[in-house]
Amino acid sequence: MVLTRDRALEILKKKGFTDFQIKVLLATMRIPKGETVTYKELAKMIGYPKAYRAVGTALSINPLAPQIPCHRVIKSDGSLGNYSAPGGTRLKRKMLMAEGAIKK
DNA sequence: CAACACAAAGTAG
DNA sequence: CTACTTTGTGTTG
Repeated sequence: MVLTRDRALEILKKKGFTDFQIKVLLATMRIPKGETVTYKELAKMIGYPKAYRAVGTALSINPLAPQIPCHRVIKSDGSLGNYSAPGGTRLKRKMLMAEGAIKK
């Protein structure tokens, strides 16, 4: 069962998330495999170009972690940034390398 | 009010 | 140019 965009929206809304949060998560789940996006780019996509800090907070409470590739979101200078999900930043780097999203 | 999965500009050397 | 400090932004505790 693949989580569609509409389905995710329904769940997030039900959880009581704010519009900002919902936009962030939706934007994150549409990141193509093997590609990375910076927090800033993501923030810009959803219409809050300066709220990149809030974007990180949003991903940290990501209720659909397995379905939303939040590990594809990195810092603008190429660093991985943090990763609250199980495995931590260490696993994040590993997954990105496996997808070929980062060099080495 | 303070803190946070960040970033860009300012200050100091 | 490199390193450290401060400010901005939206949500959460």
